[in-house]
Amino acid sequence: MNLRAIKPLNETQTRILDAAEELFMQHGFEGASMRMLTSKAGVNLAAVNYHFGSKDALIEAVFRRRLDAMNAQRIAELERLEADAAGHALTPDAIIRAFIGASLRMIEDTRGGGRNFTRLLGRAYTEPAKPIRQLIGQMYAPAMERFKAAFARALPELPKDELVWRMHFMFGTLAYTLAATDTVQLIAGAKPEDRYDARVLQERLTAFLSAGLLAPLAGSIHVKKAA
Amino acid sequence: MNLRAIKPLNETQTRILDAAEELFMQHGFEGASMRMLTSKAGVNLAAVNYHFGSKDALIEAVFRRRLDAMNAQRIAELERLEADAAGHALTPDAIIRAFIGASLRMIEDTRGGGRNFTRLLGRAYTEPAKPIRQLIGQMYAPAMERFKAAFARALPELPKDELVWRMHFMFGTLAYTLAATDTVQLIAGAKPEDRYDARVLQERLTAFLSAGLLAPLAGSIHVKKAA
DNA sequence: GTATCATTCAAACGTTCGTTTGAATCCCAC
DNA sequence: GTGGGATTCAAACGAACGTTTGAATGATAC
Repeated sequence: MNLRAIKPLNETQTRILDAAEELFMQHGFEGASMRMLTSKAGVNLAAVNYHFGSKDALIEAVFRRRLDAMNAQRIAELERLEADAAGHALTPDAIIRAFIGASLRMIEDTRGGGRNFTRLLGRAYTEPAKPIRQLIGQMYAPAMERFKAAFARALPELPKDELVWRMHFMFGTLAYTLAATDTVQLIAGAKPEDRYDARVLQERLTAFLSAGLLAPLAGSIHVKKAA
Repeated sequence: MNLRAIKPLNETQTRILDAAEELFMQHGFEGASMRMLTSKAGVNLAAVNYHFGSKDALIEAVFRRRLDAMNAQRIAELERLEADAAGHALTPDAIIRAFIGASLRMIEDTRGGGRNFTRLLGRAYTEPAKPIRQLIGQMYAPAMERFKAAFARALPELPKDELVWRMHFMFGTLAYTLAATDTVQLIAGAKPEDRYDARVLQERLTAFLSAGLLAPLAGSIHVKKAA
């Protein structure tokens, strides 16, 4: 008997998950009540507890529906790159694209709840509730290990602890960009029309992150930069 | 009669703000209840409503106590740099230090609630509740305008919309780093002992962000990078 | 048609939430 | 010491929360 067996979802469950995805994103996990949620989904109030067990279990299900597949996609993309490279080192640029690609592809999914989920996910990294952070952390763990190893091979001269920090920064940039897109606009002047153009966003993010990853080490001998 | 007049705080108000800062950081704004809050502060349940009016007003007071001063510090530091430069352009590096310095100085304040506040602030950028985001946005607005202008002068060749995005990324990195420090550790291997060493963190952040800001434009002629 | 199981439904459960109340207490000018 | 405004206090308010219940309904197999 497989725990975590993936049962096919019926329509009620799907409707609940879709509504939850959107309302959790708009109001937070505590701010979105069971009554808001079930009425948006068009199901009875008791349906969540019947189908998922509890509100907390629903939160977990919302993440589980998409996040595992997303990280599997990341790993698959990375392995494809490594196979193509046939032993040669990958460029940091390519690894970054493999990592952020899954997120950006999802942000373009407006019909399904992909965009809602992406923004919800961006928020979850800084979620105060411990169980949620732990859940996210354990769902990310395998992909993180693989990408850390890939970056370490691509940047052999970068000390390990510096790499960990730079991945941390990279992750933060991605998380914030996903979460804040079209919600916070601290910096006035961003054009709304290309906010969701994943291609443009991918280029901008990759350029920024790749430069950050390759930055000369502070305090060490400075690598010559282009004039 | 000045609205927003800054009245000196009595001890009860200070105790409430300190407790709120810590509990909002640990449990979020909705997760921290008035009863938790007042009992941690050692004051009567009704004290919050008496002194601040409502829970929402308390949240605003928590931010107002420190954030305005923090952004004023940022602007003052920037103006000092500009005065010293006597008309010459500032380096992006120096502008970045002026911006993140205020945050990092505050994170070292463990006696006062500075560290709590810093982490709370990192969370607030992705807070779902609209009034909170608006409040944060308007408190940041003046500093953002000044820094945008400063970066624009320091990077005259960078298109304005690209600059806005790169500031967005920069802001995200800082927010996430502040919020996630010692809470989320998605990437295993970070040494806990230097997590709060603001000096080391400042060097790491500055190196990463400055490289990101100076990144060659994607899709344009590639600037030669160091081998 | 009837038995059996899964699902839906309206209603209610007990708890906790933010806020309000009115009396008690403190503090200080006079 | 006495009056009066500021503050604290215990208690209660109505509303909203997540969850549970038991009956009603639906679907499926015989």
